[in-house]
Amino acid sequence: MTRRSGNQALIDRLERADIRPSAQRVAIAGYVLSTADHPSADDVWQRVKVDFPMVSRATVYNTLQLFTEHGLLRQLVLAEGKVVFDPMVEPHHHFVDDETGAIEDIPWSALRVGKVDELEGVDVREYMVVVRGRRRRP
Amino acid sequence: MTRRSGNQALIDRLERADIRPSAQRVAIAGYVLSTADHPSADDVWQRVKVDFPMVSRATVYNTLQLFTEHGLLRQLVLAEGKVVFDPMVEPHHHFVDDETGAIEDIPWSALRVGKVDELEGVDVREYMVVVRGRRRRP
DNA sequence: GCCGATATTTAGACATAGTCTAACTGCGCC
DNA sequence: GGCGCAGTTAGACTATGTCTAAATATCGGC
Repeated sequence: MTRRSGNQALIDRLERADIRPSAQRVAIAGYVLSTADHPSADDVWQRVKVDFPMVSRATVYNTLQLFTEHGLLRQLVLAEGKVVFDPMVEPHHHFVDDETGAIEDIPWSALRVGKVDELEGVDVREYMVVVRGRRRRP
Repeated sequence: MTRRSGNQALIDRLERADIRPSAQRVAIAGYVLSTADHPSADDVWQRVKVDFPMVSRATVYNTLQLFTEHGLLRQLVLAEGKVVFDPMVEPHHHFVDDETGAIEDIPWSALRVGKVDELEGVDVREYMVVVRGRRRRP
């Protein structure tokens, strides 16, 4: 049914990425490949454990690493003391809320960055703007 | 002599920042307020311990926090799993070397960021471009 | 269906980074 | 010199990330 066909899409996605779709990996993918929360590894673990109590912390760490290596996730350094994961692998910027710690995506075209190509002595792999401040509340 | 007058400048700087210039704080300031290394707290501790073996880890953490709160340092999230410290408190960008982990300052004017003020629903406190890649070797 | 090989997961030890606090030390004031 | 307060120390504790032996799961051949 819908749940199974939902998993089938994930299974297909993992197989296309050359990843064997074990039940644990599908469960992890089900959350982390569709969230805009930019969770840490332990956030992902806490979340997946709800529906998959036996999943181990090492499996979650290993799986997130695997997804990153296979291009399904990006690993970002935006929060103090931890890395966070982002399923949006295309270039974009980020806003980090000083108050809540929440991380939000900013579309690539919303900001313009000039002269990166003029930086000397470096081969640029990626760049992004990190904006910090506070979300306005109504 | 030169060493003492060097310390006197630091002592003056700390006093101007409303910070009592204990020997430990002067030693920490001597390194962290003049380095371009963007060290972590433990990096600072290892470094200061060379000349000040008794300095404790808690003192270093507390002092870095104090310097940050008093505007002498900036605390940045650029390295995985740790915060780093930067004495250059004026706005600038950063380059992070994928290979070595080294962090380098990029002058504010070297890159241009457009349309930050057009971001909706947020009060921006600061922003910067983070460039990742590799330093070219000759 | 069984077996062997390989992949994956588990459980938990271990390392590093960051925080917290009781006890101790240093400093300035009276 | 004593007192009150600031600062430091030593180390316990928590959070994050890594590693690995042992166990489990999967797959292909027979």
